[in-house]
Amino acid sequence: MKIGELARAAQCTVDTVRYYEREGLLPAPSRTDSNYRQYGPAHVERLRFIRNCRALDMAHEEIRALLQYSDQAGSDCSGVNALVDEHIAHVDVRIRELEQLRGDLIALRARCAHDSDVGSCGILQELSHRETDGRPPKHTHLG
Amino acid sequence: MKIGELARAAQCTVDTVRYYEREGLLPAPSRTDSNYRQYGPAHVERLRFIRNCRALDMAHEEIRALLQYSDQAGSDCSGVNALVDEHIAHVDVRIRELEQLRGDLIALRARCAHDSDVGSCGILQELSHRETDGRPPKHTHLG
DNA sequence: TTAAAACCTTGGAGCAACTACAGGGTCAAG
DNA sequence: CTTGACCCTGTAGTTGCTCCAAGGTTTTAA
Repeated sequence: MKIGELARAAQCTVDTVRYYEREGLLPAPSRTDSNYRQYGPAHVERLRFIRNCRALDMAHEEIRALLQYSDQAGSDCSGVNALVDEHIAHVDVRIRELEQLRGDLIALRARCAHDSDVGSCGILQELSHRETDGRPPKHTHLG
Repeated sequence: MKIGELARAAQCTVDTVRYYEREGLLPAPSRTDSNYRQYGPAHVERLRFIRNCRALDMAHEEIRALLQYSDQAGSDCSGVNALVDEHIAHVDVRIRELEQLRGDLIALRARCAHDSDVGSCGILQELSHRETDGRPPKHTHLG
């Protein structure tokens, strides 16, 4: 099959397929005489694997690790389990962060219940005058 | 004050300050004879405003809008309130998404309770064989 | 048969919000 | 007079794509 068909089979764009090839996630396929990429069922399976991982918000580095485990026939899958557990932990951390953020925003919003003049708006005042808290470094690849 | 002092006052790096200037968030200051940037208290306030917004995960575009409202003395602040409300809604959406994701990941993880061979690992099987769900487009700038 | 439509190719730029250099200039202390 | 701590500009890298441009090929329909 050609690249368009492969892309449709995995619900993504041809640009994305070519990008994965450049990134080394998807192996480069053989070419036709006219230099078109030619894919088989194994490529569909691999691409679906990648897209399923992405749907779970895994980073390319995590996917690369999973693919490596999966390519090492015979070894045990404890690494896979550990990786998924860590990824769940990332998601948990991000949920906590966003819940904290939500609380901060609600509190900020409450500083200006009525539509007043910008000069006396409690929101703008707080944003201008509050001490900056040093931003914590990211713990996860989730934004 | 020089750029390093300003950066310390707002808990960020000098690179970030220069970046905000390039982006038009922070006005370009005057320069000394030796071409050093020279800042005053108004710059500290503005930079703190920006950093406080960033601490609340607002995008530069949102911050730019807030700064514009705030620079229009005399107008009412309903735009500010609306923007904050929308931002809270973005955060809510992202929390829901991550909670859904968390559920999916827990379910996936349950497919391989025991450390087995990679060939029979339920996680890898599911990732390979599940139909790909078309990824929904992003609703927010929050990752 | 031929012309248009629908594919495919490579290469490069753009997004967001920085971060991290390289390769220089300036300034205060010892 | 030299060392170290600053400052300057400009450029490239990060992540996971997306969107061109400028061409070549294949399929379809008139």
